[in-house]
Amino acid sequence: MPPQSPSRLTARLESLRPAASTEKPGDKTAKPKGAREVRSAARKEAILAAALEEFSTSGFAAARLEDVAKRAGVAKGTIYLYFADKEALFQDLAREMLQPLVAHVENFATIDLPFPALADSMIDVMTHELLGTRRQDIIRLILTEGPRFPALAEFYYREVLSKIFAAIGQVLQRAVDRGELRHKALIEFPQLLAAPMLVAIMWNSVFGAISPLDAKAMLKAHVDIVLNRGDA
Amino acid sequence: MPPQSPSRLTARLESLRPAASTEKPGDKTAKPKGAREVRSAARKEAILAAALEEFSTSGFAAARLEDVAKRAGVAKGTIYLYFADKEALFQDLAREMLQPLVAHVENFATIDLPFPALADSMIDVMTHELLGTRRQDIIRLILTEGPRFPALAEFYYREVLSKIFAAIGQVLQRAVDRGELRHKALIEFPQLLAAPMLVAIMWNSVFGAISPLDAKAMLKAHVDIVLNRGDA
Amino acid sequence: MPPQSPSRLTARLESLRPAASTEKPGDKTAKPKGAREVRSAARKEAILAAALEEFSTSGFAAARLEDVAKRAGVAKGTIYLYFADKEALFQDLAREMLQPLVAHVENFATIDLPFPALADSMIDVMTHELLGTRRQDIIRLILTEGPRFPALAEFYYREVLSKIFAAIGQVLQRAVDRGELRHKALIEFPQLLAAPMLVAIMWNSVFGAISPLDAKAMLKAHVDIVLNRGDA
Amino acid sequence: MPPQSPSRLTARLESLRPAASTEKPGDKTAKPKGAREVRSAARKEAILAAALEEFSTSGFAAARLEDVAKRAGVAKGTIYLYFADKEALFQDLAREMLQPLVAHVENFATIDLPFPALADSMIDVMTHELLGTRRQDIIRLILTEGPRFPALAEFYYREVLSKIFAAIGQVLQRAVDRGELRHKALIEFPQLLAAPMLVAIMWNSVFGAISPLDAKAMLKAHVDIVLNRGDA
DNA sequence: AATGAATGAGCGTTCATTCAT
DNA sequence: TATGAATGAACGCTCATTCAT
Repeated sequence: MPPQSPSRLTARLESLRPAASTEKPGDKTAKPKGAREVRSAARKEAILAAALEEFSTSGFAAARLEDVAKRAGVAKGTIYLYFADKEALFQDLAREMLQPLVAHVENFATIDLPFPALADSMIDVMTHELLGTRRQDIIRLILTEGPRFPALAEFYYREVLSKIFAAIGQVLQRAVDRGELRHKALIEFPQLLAAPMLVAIMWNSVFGAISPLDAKAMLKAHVDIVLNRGDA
Repeated sequence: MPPQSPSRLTARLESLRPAASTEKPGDKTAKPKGAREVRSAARKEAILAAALEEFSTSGFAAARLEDVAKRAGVAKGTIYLYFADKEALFQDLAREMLQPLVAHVENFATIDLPFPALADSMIDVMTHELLGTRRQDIIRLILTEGPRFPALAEFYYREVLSKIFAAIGQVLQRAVDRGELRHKALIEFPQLLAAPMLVAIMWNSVFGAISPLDAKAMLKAHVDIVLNRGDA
Repeated sequence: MPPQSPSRLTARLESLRPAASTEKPGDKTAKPKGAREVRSAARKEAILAAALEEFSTSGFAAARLEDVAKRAGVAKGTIYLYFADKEALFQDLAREMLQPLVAHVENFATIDLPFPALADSMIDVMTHELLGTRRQDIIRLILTEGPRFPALAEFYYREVLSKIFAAIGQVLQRAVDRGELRHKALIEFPQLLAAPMLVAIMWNSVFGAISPLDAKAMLKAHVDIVLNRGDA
Repeated sequence: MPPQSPSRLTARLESLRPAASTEKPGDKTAKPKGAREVRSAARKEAILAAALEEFSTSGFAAARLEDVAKRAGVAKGTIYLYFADKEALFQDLAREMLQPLVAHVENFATIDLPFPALADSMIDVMTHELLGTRRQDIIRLILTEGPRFPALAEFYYREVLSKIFAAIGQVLQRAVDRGELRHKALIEFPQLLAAPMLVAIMWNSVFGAISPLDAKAMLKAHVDIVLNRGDA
């Protein structure tokens, strides 16, 4: 007997499908944004930033919208001008934060480098774009709250994970074809490639204070193992 | 691949509990328990079992003590006879569930087998004793609620993780010494060995409904990679 | 018997409004209205019409000014340019709608017809001018919200009811004097004459969907009883 | 777009059907009520009484549950031990208050008296059992809130009005058959008989302070008119 | 005059915790 | 011990009202 009804979530999920942005960058007829609109967009960002902070610190259930508002420098009611409810705020936050990540990863599939070089480079990107940024908090939140937000999990799977895995799959296939990679199983289980990343995120959020983890070094070690490199 | 039937889980949970009461019936030094004490201990166990179920399903914040009480077949107030408050119940639960885990793993350090055989055996144990049992839920809960329960995270780190890692460290060191394992880095980052396990746990709780993951196959693939085995 | 189509109602409402502006185009003493003033008056009317609709549908407390504004095609703030607050809007609405009613009824006192003919004619007027129009909603609202708006109740009593009852009193007295009516008590209790009208209004708003009431037939039956007519 | 969903109301309506009371008055096995139960029943009554007061004064929407609680001498949360929500409290209140009224009226159908005597007696009963009691407030509330609570209106129609009208119908039919009553139309429109009652209720709640109405005298006058009595 | 974004007081509802029985 | 009725602080959300533009 979960608190929220699945139907409401499913309904909202529909709205998670990437809306076709009718305003293209080069659109000449687009009127310049008025101060109103700029202010409004800034407020929305402020609320999202505050929500990220509060959700990260307290989790979805324990985060108080009043604190989000206070942190964003707006009144409680203002949140509801931009988001339908607490749940929508959370989902919009996740979408907003993760969308750019996908583009980054998909980019890798197009780069034609030897796999080892590509892997090292991917570690750099992940280290900079994920670890230590707010995005890792979002991923943690999705894993943390996912079981109670099936729609969010589905969105994340559909819009983020499946795309990332598809891109990784291409890269790996190419590497195998070129004889740069022995382990075909990685194509079937791309999770194995991502696992250390996940562990780094969880570790540092849970045990970081007790025993910090050098995530980059660990990721490098992982690549070495996958490539059966180094250490010798 | 639905999570699993509650009855099986409860049965399994029962088998986890005896570890706590080390006294056997014939134990001379133990004063015989009165019916009162037996009943009392049984109640505490019932509450813990119910709490595990509820916390696993709803998370700490959303779990309702009323539901825990109902599931345990006691009154709401009774919980407070055994646990100071909701937080204490959660922490006690985690502690009680984790204690037996350590023994299991430390056991491995004493087994003198070739590393590949040991690794395969470890996968079997993990698959049967962790995946698909309520123990995985406890681990998920610690990762999930850890940031909000520093004391619990510290306890887990000190009493469980550090011991497990120490044991793993011994095993790995021996394997390296014997030339059964190339990658010394694993000794520094035992997390890399555990990562796929963690991913399997999280994946199936978050995305299991969307796209189930064959955890055992993935773990096998991981060992193959670490040992630079197979696939060819 | 669905309430009625909004379009018809709106049209009818329009025809109610002119009563407020007594100045005719050729009125010399009136300074000619600028386009500004005309627009302004039109807006006020639009707001009143929208308010009538919303208050009728939802009651005073549940009616939302945002919905009133939307229906009137103005912004929320605009309402406050014409009315001090929600309560004032409601009271102004009631006053504006009721003013024309009185003239109608007072007219009857001046018609010199035999009472039975007058009564039958009154039923026709009531049926067409009250039942099924938005006027009945205003009356319902006054009865419904009256206890919480003493000032409105007093206004209604003073400006509408007492005048209507005075007019009815004259008619009845004449009928009694002429021997057309036995029951002098009606002069003391004109409510008895109006009661079926009131019941028709309330019935159809509350139970209309369950069991529609043929108001006109009921009113006719009532007159028959009062005049001790028919049926035989 | 009414505030509450009809489905929820319809669902609740099911529960309005008179539950078969399994405990009959003469039930020997019924254990005497403990102090607990007595206190509990008293509390429920206190809450209902307080709710009646608050709903009567403020209407459903404007009544504050905090005030109900305060008036009942309980905490806000206590209300929710006895009633699912504000709406259920309102509906239970209506049911509780009106159920006894029906029995009263149905009783009349069994009394074999000349119609004039019966009518006079009915006025007495109504005057004592309805006018000036809390029950008139309930009836006013049902008429007032009915349009927004279709389930309540339906309940009132089914459980109260239809039964009362059926009983009145029998009485009237007998009166017509015996030649004690001319106006057969009353059988078709029992509302005409009840109309003055309704007017008395509404009048005194809305205009009682401005101009009190002698309800009993008015009802008597109405019976005189129906019977074409008196005045002469 | 007109707008509508912003405000924040207010209320229904939940649930951990207490305590009389 | 055990109960579960009672409590009341807390929080999500609404909406009348304000005010900068």
